[in-house]
Amino acid sequence: MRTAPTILHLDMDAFYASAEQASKPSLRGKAVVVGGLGPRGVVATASYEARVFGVHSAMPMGQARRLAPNAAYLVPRFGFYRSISEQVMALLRALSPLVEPLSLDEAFVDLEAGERAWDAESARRVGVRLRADIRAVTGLTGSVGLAASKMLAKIASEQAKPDGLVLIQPGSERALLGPLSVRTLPGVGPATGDHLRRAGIHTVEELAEAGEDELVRLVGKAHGHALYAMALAHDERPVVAERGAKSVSVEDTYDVDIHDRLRVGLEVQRLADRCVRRLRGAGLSGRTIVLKVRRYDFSTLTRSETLRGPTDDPAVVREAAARLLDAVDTTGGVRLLGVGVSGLADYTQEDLFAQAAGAPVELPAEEPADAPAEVRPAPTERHWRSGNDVRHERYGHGWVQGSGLGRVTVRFETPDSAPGRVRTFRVDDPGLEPADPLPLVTRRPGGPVGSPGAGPSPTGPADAGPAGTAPTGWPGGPRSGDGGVAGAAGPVREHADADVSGAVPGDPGAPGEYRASAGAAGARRAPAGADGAVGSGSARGAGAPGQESSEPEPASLPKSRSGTCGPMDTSSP
DNA sequence: TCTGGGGTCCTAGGACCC
DNA sequence: TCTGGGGTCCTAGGACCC
Repeated sequence: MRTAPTILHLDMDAFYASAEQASKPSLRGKAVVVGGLGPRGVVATASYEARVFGVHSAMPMGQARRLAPNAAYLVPRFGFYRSISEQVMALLRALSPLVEPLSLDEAFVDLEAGERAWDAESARRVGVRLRADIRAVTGLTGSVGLAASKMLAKIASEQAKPDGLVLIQPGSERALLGPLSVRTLPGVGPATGDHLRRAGIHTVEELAEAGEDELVRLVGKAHGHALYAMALAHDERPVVAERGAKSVSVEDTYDVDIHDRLRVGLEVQRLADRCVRRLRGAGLSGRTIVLKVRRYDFSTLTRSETLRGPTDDPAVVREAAARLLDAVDTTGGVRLLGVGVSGLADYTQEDLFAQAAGAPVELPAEEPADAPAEVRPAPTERHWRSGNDVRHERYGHGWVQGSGLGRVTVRFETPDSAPGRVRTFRVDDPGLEPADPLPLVTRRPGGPVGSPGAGPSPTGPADAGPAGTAPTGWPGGPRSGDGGVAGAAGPVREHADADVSGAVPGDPGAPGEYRASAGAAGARRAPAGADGAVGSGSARGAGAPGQESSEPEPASLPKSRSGTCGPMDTSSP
């Protein structure tokens, strides 16, 4: 294992929820829950304000609504998050060729490979500057862990949350790990945790004391060896860039169980097409087709079939999936169906045959999102999804706060505006149209293109030009208006980095405005006066079409299955 | 209002081959 | 002709992660 803490782990704080708060000024400092809004939805991310109520990832949405009835509930906008993620990953790649993304909001970086750091001090400097650059470029905060191994860097970033940096000094690893719960270790989930607990093993120290043979006996060969190594803080896994995909899959959970066998078959065909579309989009083909069925009682089964050669032919995948379905009993109903392809290759033998035979390989078009207006179905509540951006010919840019009863409620605000007003329209209002998200950080007018409005980091942007990294995937380019994102403007502070080595996890005593209140820990504070924009929260019906709410507070709409935003929180901190 | 969607890795049994 | 021992592939399920 290396002797310097030069493996960096970055984890963005409450990423989806923070991105929504940065995009929507009226949500800053408030409980925000991002996830599926249907009857079977779960929480993807809860803002720190929502976590105060006990809301957390993977929790059923119904439970979240009971715990935090006044939170704002939004559907995830992955395209938006991906564009932010690309900006962050570009900053990381400027540090090292060895960047290993784990998800949209998380990655390992080998700083030694990038010759950016060789000891604790240089590593810490890189981490401090990275956090500043991330905030300058995206307006969001991320937590950084630095250590001599991937496992410890990840544990460090977890301890740094939110909005902090923790460096684990080489030599202190075992002392630091010892008292921690076994559940802290990556790979120890509920099942393994219970298993170990029943064997009297609660802490990492007890794991090490149990010995390797005992652990292998308890949890199996691979897991046992891995667990013992982790308990001794041994982790030699290298940071690996470019890990090719091993499978591609799509699945849908239905709001209501499907009983009709015919309908089940049709859904499987649709999923097969969607899966192939994704496969082709990635330039891949695969040999093994997998069908997944979750029954009414939540029991899940998979059936798979391996072809003689890889394919990306929708007809071939459809037929295989249909054959697999034939062998499955669906009486009682199914709640989820999925189709996947594994055994991936980046060429396809069957395609060569198909081309040789002159057989066209066609895929039905996806939903006609880009179809001309006259072909598109008329807008309905479902068309205006909670949280999505819209533009009104008269009122400008805003986002859907809720819809129902033929009306859609829009809050007109932009990332760099004050919290905005709410107006209600008919769902088929001709002046209203869907819009792309706006950049979270505004460019200074007249400034160099790509210069962050929030100002440069104390040490300036990293050499490869993070500040020169234009936001990808956003239309519009430079926009007028000065100042950065509210709360991110002004000098970038590094207060949270003060508690570097040997930091106390989640030390609330760290000075600085971002930890000013426990409830808002890590959340960017709304600008002064924002609080005044939120009124009594009295439940108001949607106004008449086109009518402006008399108060800037959100109007409350009746719940509808199209996903209404509840009245926005007035009770959260 | 009880449980998403996209992945990874491991285990274990049987087939099959040498 | 009473019976081995690997290795690899396929299939099914489960734990875990974000």
